[in-house]
Amino acid sequence: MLSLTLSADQPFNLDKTLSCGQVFRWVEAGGWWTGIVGDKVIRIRQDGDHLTWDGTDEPFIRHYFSLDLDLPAILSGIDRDPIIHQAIEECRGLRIIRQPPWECLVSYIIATFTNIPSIKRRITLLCREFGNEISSGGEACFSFPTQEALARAEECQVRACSLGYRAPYLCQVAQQIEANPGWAGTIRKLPYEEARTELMQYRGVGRKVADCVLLFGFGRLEAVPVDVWIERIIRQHYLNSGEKANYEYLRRYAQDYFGPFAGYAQEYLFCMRNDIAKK
DNA sequence: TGCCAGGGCCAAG
DNA sequence: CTTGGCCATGGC
Repeated sequence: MLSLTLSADQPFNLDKTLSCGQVFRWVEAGGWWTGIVGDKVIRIRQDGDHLTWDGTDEPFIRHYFSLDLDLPAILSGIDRDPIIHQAIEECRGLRIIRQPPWECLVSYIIATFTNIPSIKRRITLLCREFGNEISSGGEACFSFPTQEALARAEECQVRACSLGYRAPYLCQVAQQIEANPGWAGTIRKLPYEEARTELMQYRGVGRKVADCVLLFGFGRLEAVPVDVWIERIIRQHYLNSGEKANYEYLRRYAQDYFGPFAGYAQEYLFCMRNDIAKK
C-alpha cells in the first residue's frame, strides 16, 4: 500500500474526478475506488489531503490524475461568469484524467447515443469477453481488449456485449488502428484541428467523439466535446435564444470564450449538468 | 410505457 | 455545406 500527501495549494477531489463521467471503469465501494487501467488493477481512496492506493506506483498516479498540473491557475483562467463559477465552487478538485488513447477511443465510440450506466455496463461486458484476466486477489478482473483482439473478434460476438449497431464500428476501427500502429504518435504531433480531422477518419468517430479523445486521451485541454447536455447549457446560459448554432459553432464559441483550458470548463459544466441544464 | 441518452453514417436537398 | 432518417439498447 502506497500513499502521498497532496500539496495544500493543489486541490484534488478523487470522487468528483472518478464519478463525473469521463472514465467508465472505476467502481466505488466502502470508500475505496477500484479501477482497471491498462493491465493494472488499482485501488485508491482519499482522506483529506492524503491519497492511499495499491496496484501501481506514485509516478503513474501523479500522471494519470494530472496531479502535475496547476489546477488553480486553470480554474482562474476559465472562471468567467456566475454559471461556470458555480460549477468551479461545486466541483473544485476535479481533474481531467489522462486516459490511454486506445481505451479512450473505444470507450467514446461505445459512448455514442446512450447513457453513462449503459456505457459502463457495455465496456464491462466487452472487457470480460475480449480482455485478459488479471489476477487481483478478489473477483476476476479483465484488461481492456487490445486492438488485435478486437480486430480479430467476430462482429456478432461484439454485438453480444449489448453494443447494437456500434459493433461493426468497433471491429472496423480496431482493424484501422491495427493497420496504423503509429496512429497515436501521429495524432500527438498534429495541431488541434488537424488532429481532429485525422481522428475523424476512423470508423464511428465524428466531431464529438474526436473531441472527447483529444481531451481525455491526448491531453488537449482546449478540446470541447459538445454532447446534448453541454449544448443545452451553452444555449440556455450563453447564447441568445433562437441563435443559430451547429456543433462547430458551439464548440468554437466555448473555446473562444473560455480560452486554452476550455476543456476543463466543459467538464466542470458537464459535472453540474443536472443542476444547471433544464429540460 | 414512452422518452431519452457524453452521436455517427449516409442519402438527399 | 446542411438537413433528416435511421440506427440497438437499456435507464428512468
